[in-house]
Amino acid sequence: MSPANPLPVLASDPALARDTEELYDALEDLLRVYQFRDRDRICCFDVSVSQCYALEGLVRRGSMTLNELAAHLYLDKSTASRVVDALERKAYAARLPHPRDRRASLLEATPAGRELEGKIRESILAEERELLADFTPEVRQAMTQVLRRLARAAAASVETGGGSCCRIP
Amino acid sequence: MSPANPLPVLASDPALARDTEELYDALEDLLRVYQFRDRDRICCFDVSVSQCYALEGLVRRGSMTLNELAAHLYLDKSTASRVVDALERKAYAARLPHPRDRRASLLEATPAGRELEGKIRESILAEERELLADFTPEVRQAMTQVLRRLARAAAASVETGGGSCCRIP
DNA sequence: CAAGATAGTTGCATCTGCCAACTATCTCTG
DNA sequence: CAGAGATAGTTGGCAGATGCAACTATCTTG
Repeated sequence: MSPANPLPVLASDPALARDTEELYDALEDLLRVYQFRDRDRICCFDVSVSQCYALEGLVRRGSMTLNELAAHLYLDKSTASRVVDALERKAYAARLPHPRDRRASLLEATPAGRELEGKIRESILAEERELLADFTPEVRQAMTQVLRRLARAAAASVETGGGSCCRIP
Repeated sequence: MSPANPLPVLASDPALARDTEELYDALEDLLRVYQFRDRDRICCFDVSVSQCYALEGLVRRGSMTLNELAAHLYLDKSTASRVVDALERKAYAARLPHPRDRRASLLEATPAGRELEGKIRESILAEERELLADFTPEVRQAMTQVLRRLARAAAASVETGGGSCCRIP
């Protein structure tokens, strides 16, 4: 923890430290609000948060098996199964027989599911477009990169952590 | 809003539209992973997600009443009350008598609570600092600004929406 | 001081998520 | 090719989180 050190050099950059704190606080605020907003979305769009993520996954990544969906959502496969149950009941998704594996099924969004996903997506995009308009394209793209890295890093630490507790001491 | 135009002008900027989509996807991924990571944090740090947010609020914003905390967390006051119950049971927070209102109490983080919050915060900051180090200060700060705006916009639509359903058609 | 507002708690129903047990199917090895 | 072991998905059961409504205690206002 000093001059010739094994720790990231960056720890000693005060501007970086400050920027990180500010970003962390902003991100945390956003998470809190979004978690509320997402709870709220349930009654607005007739799907719950997980159902919404699942639908989004099926629409934007295409058909996948239940296990793949569970991994995408960071949910237990049993939970994912019930999420799909709900989407199927509402006719937003369907379980098709898997062509090569009779144990598995292929999950697919129905046309109604696609339409709903489009509506939800557009309602959010419209809001965000306005907020981004003030920034230059360079900055906008860099921001996306930052978010992707944060997501990738978090995903990695989740995976190497064995999917569960406790990689943080 | 703008000159002779009820619609956002920006809707017609294709580069903005594309950047927004990309940022949205990245943000959504991040939220999904973080929600998992946060669920996971429970067993690592002996607090649930809401408990963690509540503790963070008490440490970083100082003492507040239950109603204020509930508003901060976007939770019903009954839920907030139970969150505080849990923090109190674990001795991370305390309910002090309110000096001017005997109905109310002032919530405060205990020294143990402060310490825990510091540990959690630092463990996350350390990770994020490394990821941010590659970006210029301009990008880092722009990122923070965007997140803040997103949070503010979402909070506003939550509030004007009456705290519940359904301001989004 | 009485009426109405407000702070917080508690009971209740619901939802979400995890784990473990189970069935059906696949895959690999001898 | 038979059987052992791995894998996909479902279901039952449990713990925790959350909102709503009812309730108590207290404040505020006319």
